[in-house]
Amino acid sequence: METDRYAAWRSLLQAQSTVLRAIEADLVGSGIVAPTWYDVLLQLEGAPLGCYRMQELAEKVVLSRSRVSRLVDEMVAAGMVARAADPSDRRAIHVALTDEGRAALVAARPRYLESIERHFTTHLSEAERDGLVASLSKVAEAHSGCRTVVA
Amino acid sequence: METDRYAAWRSLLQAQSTVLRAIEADLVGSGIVAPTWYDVLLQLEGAPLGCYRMQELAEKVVLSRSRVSRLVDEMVAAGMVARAADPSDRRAIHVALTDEGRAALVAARPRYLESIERHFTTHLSEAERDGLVASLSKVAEAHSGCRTVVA
DNA sequence: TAAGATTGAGAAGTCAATCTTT
DNA sequence: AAAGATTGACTTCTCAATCTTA
Repeated sequence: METDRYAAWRSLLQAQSTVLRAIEADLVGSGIVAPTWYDVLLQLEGAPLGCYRMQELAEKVVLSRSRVSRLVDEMVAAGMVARAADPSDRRAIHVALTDEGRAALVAARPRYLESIERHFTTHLSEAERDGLVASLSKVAEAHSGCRTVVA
Repeated sequence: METDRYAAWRSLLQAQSTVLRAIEADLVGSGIVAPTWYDVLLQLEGAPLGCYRMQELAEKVVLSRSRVSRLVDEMVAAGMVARAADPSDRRAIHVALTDEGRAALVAARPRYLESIERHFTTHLSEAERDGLVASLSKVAEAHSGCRTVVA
C-alpha cells in the first residue's frame, strides 16, 4: 500500500525535527557552542590528516560550500579553527582545529552526548539502534555513488 | 560505548539530508509544487474536518507559526488554499484546500511518491521499514508529552 | 576549461513583540 | 491575563556569479 511505503520516510522527518528541537532547547544559553559549530569541531577532530578542505568539510557537516565558507569565517574570528594553504594545490584551503577549538569541543561534548542520549538514544533498545544504523546506512550508501546519475 | 550510542543519531541526520537533497534535485524545474507546499497540501487533505487552524498546521508540517503564517499568505495568493474564520472562536483561523490546491496535490503526488520510493523506500525491506516506523515512533511519542518538562 | 573557494542577492526559517479575541 | 495569529528584525542557508589556480 502506498501509505505504508511512505510511512517510514514521514517517521524519519518527524523524529529528526522533534529531537533536534529538543536538543536545541536543552542547550540554549548554556555557554556551549551551537550545534552547527559543534558539528564542525567534531568532524575536524575526526579528520584523518587533522584537517579537511572546505569542500570536504561541507560534505561532512551537510551544508552548502558557501555556508561553510561563512561558518569558517566566523569560527576563525572566534579562534576555534584556522585556515591553512595547501602547498600542493594552491586552489585548496585546509581547515584545522586550534587548541581553543579543541577545548570548546571537549567542553561541549558531554552536554551534547547527554542531550542526545536523553532525547533520542534512551528511547531505543540496542537492537533498535543497530537496526536504524543498518537501514539508514544502506540508504546513504545507495546515494554515495550517485553524484552523477546520468551520463 | 559512547560512540555506538551516538551512531544511530548520526545515521538519521545523514540519511535525511542526503535523501532530501536527492528528492529536491529530482523535482527542480518540473512544474511541481515545492516540498514545503506539497507538505501543506498533503496535511490539509488529511485533515479530519477538512481544515486546520494555523497552529495545528504548523505542528503538522513542523514549522514555526510565523513561517506558516507567511507560507499560507503565499499559497492563498497562488490560489492553493483559503483562510476562513472560525465562528465559534474568532481568534482562530481555518485553512483549507481550494479546488486548485487539490488539483496541484493530485498532480504532484505521483512525482513525490516516485521520488521518495526511488531515493529512500526502495533501499529498504518491508521489515526494515516497519522497524524504522516502530523505533522512530517511540522516539516521537516520548516527546509528545514533554512540551513543558519543568513545572 | 575545470576545480576550489568566496561573494552578492535573496529565500527560508526563527524569536520576540504586537494586535485581537477569550 | 492568556490564547491565536501576524508582523518586524534577524539568522541561517542556498544558488549563481566571480575570482584564482591547475
